[in-house]
Amino acid sequence: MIRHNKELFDYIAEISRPGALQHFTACSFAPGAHILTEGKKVFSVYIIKSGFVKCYFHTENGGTFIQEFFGEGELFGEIELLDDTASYCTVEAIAQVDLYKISKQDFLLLLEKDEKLNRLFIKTLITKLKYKASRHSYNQLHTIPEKLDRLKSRMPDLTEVIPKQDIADYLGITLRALNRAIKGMTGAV
Amino acid sequence: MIRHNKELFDYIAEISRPGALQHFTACSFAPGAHILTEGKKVFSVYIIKSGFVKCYFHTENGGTFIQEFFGEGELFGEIELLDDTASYCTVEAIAQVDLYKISKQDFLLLLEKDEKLNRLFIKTLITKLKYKASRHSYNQLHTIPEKLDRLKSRMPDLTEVIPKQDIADYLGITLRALNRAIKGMTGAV
DNA sequence: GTTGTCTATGGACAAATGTCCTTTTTTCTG
DNA sequence: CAGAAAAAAGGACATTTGTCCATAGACAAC
Repeated sequence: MIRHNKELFDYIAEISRPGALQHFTACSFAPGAHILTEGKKVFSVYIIKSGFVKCYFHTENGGTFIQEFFGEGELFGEIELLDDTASYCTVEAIAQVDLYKISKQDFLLLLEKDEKLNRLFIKTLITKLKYKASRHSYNQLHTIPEKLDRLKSRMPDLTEVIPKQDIADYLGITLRALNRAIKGMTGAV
Repeated sequence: MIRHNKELFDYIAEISRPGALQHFTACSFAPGAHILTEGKKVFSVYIIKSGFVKCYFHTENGGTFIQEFFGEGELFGEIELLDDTASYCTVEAIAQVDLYKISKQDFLLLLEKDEKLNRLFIKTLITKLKYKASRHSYNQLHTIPEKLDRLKSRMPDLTEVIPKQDIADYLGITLRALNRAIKGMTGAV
């Protein structure tokens, strides 16, 4: 459920170390802080050094949809890399977060110059695509208890780390339905 | 609902014309033919020259999920570009389909040599990501009639082109529910 | 024409999920 | 510590959606 990208993490750590070309800057956010805001322009691409964030947006009918939880090595802001469109989601720090930040222009230049980064970036996009596809289909074709089971098996401490409302938004269900499902799981007579 | 990619289409047409470097081969499939099959290895990347395909897979509980309908200029097979994993979905011709085909190795070389293609490819991946995110959230947070309305407004001749069962699978609902929703739309007293 | 297969349509009922509210528990703040 | 605010839990009911049929039309094969 919380996405990671070790390969990208290691490589960014390597090329951003002191003494190397300094395209990246470091920045930190406290829990609850908004790193990107839906509807506002994006000027940089970010890679997570530590901590984790939730990425979500609101729909016209008042709902909230959680795109993803991102942890170490995950990248965001890339959707707006190639044009001037505003961010389509809000990225909010959950735990204390440290980030690598790089301007869109610099990142584009790096993609041209650094073949390995280029490859890693493409790989990252493909992995995101694949993950989204499997999540989307799973959510559509399974019942709430099944979805919960899957989540629990992938992240047993789920409910201690992430608020119930967020879990519900992630699964695209109501809080009521989530509670019912949790009760059903443990409450076998 | 049927995805297109004019920019990529134009560029591939340009670099694959007779006389240019011949990395691409042409191939055609009749309606109903399987271009890729879930679980089987993928050796090439494909770009659609004409016609359209459906891209779907089966879940362990017997359901079918339609990833996408692809038309002119859309690319597929790219998910398996960087590793040896088997195709995670089946790509089936709906109308007669003509394709550009290029081996994974050649495509990777081209991505290194041809900066413009590299950029276009990244753009294609980003566009797919964005589209998937919006589709996923819309499907999760809206009722069946709302989803149908949206589809109808984007593609009025929908039901004449695509079988009802496919539409239902695309929306992640049952055929019964689809019929009910259609009836509800037109059958206002 | 007859049979068989596929698609479309919809009735009747069951099950899943959402809506609306109330109560309890936890966390935060002064 | 008191009080307010947020998160968790769940009752009762309405609505939506799925399941399981049954029927009817279109088309192909023989």
